[in-house]
Amino acid sequence: MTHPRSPADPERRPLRADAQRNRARILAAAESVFAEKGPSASTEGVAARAGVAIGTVFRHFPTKNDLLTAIMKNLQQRLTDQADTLIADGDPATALFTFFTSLVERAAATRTVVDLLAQTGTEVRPDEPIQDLEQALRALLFQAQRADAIRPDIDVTDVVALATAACHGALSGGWDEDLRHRTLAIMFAGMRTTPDA
Amino acid sequence: MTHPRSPADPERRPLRADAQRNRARILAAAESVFAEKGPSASTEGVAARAGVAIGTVFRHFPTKNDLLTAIMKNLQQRLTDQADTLIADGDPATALFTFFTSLVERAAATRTVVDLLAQTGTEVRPDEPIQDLEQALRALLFQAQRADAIRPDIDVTDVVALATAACHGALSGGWDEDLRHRTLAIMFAGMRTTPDA
Amino acid sequence: MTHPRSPADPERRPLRADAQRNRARILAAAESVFAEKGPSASTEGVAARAGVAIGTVFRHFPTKNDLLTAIMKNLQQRLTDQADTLIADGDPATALFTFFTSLVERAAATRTVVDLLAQTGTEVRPDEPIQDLEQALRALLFQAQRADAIRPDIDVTDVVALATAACHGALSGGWDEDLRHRTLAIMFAGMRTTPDA
Amino acid sequence: MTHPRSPADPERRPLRADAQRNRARILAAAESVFAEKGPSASTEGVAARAGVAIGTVFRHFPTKNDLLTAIMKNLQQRLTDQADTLIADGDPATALFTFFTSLVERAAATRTVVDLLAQTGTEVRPDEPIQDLEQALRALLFQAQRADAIRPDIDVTDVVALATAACHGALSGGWDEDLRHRTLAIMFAGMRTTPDA
DNA sequence: TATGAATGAGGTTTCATTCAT
DNA sequence: CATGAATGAAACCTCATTCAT
Repeated sequence: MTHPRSPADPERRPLRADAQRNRARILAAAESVFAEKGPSASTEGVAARAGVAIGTVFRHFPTKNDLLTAIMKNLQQRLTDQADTLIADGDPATALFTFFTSLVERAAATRTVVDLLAQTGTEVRPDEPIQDLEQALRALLFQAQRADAIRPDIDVTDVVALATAACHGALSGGWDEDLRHRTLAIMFAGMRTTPDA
Repeated sequence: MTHPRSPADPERRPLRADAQRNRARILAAAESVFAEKGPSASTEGVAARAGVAIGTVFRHFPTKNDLLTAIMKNLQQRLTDQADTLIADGDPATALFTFFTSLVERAAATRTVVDLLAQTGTEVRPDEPIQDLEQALRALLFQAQRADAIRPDIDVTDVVALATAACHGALSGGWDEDLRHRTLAIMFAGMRTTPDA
Repeated sequence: MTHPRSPADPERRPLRADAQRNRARILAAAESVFAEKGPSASTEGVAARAGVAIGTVFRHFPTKNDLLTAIMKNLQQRLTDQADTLIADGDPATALFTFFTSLVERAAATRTVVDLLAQTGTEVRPDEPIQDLEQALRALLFQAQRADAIRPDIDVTDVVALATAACHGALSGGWDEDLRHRTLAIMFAGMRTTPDA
Repeated sequence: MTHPRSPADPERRPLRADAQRNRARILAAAESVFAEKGPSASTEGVAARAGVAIGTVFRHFPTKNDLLTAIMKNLQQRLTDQADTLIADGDPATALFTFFTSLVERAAATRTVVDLLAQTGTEVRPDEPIQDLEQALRALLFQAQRADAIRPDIDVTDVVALATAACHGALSGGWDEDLRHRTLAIMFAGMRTTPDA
């Protein structure tokens, strides 16, 4: 199908090899910096950790917001990849819980997951929406409901909401591993068809 | 000998009526400003909304952090008051859920509830700890467990964690009323002794 | 109203006893505060140490500058009194040195002496000039020169200059007692008619 | 081993030519501004006189204190250079007096000399100590004492103290050239081995 | 008169963004 | 393309001074 080039089509310019490398280093640096200090961390700090000059950051990401968005796109890719693997290979009944748990674990390490989830199906703060993750969750949920492991009246938006909440909580509350397990156990119990018994 | 109030006696000076009024206006303005724009909103903005000069804000709250802390103390008071009422008057079996729900509803309106919860039982960012809220939740939980409405293996910290998560989620995700109900329903189902039936 | 109040007529109003007392306390507090922290110390700090409200300070001294000037007038009075005593009672040959030394000792304790000296016979920073101190020094110098203890070609302005310098030095350099003695000894040696021998 | 300069190596980066130029302009502007208005003059004023934006000043000197320190380092360099020249080329018996005089002359123009001297052998206000100047004075003094021009019981600290005092005095008292000569003459007379004769 | 709350200009510092090298 | 210096709008906070109580 040859649809006309949509106006918001950022890619399409084969970056030089070193530029490509810089882009990746900046992205990685930004992810770790923002994970540590939150999104109000300075762009200079990102440049420093990436080992490039501040100008280079702004050449790749004209705005701080662009940088944040790119981090999320990047992370989202990794997450949906993981979801796809689970759909293909995992136990249908528990794949959703596995993915959900790993999402929250990651949030404990990376503040960005949270923002990513918060944007699914909502108006955005960073300039561009992101929806694929919801698709992945929908698939996992559907699978689990088919396997009769999760109550049929539960919706993807419910799952997204719970995941968002859990991620935020894990992050801001400084949950330790034990508390994370206990909290998710309660959520999962609430989602299951059968009582714990 | 009852010497006159020693000159260096910082606490407990009954503020003048107009100052009292201004303090309240500033607190209210700050609560709404921070609720809208998050804690990185400018103190100048708070002063503007309160209709006072910037110096007045800093006279009442020498540091931005002091202002944030004061907002939380203030909110906490209102919350524990509500909890006390529920403990005295509400249905033992459902009082916790009622309080929990109202907590999250409020979070949808005021970003600050979230920060408040996030601090229960944790090191603080704003300079002073806040723990009474946890006490209130503990009492409600105990009551509900006595009434056999909530699983006995659930702990206050679990409840705090879930509440924190739900508040954060409600806030960042822009949950509407319906989604809020559905999400909390799942959490409550996970906490109850009996399955939904 | 009878006569129009002449514009530059500061005194002439028999202060109420308590007002008088406050004025004195403020002056004392100001002297010690400015001695400790320099003239950029805050007026609030002065009020606090005096145990009065800030408004009271400004009622007595409409401007910070007025306060500084008043401190100096006050100090000057005490200094010239001391000089008068020395002229009457001291050894003519050494009275100047005694007074000079005590000036510098005081400077080591009170930053204000220095500013006071710096203004003798100069354009002022604090709004009003002060000249009596120079008179006192002139008398002591004259006496010493009559006693043939000090070289006749030395002038009051030289003495003022040396005293200013020594005070400033004693203050800023953090001279200890030993260094103060040694330094003044050199200055005095330079002023004497006979060599040390 | 000549590994490539590690990325995190703060000192010693040869500034770009234009930055170098700006740094110099800022330093010059700062020196003149602080000389005129004292160290409480505003950094904005410095930026204005240097013809740069405020941010540029803070890029070069992250703190006002850093700026003050830099001015002093800079001045100190010029002073010790002059002292070195005098040690090499001047008349041993009078080089100290020449240097001392020029110090005070400069103080009459630049308030900073005074602060610089005041720090020799003392705890500092600006963040880093400065001691080379004392070395220079020590050398000059030693030379003069060898030439039997200055009393042997005089110490560098005495000389520093006198110089500090004279500089402070020259500055604060608004000494004219004549008074400066007369005052220094007295100090020198006090230091010399032989009476004026 | 005394009090102390309010004012608001001004100071230092940070940081996203631009642009000369 | 990369670099990093320059920009300048805010942000936070201080303090002399005014004025209602």
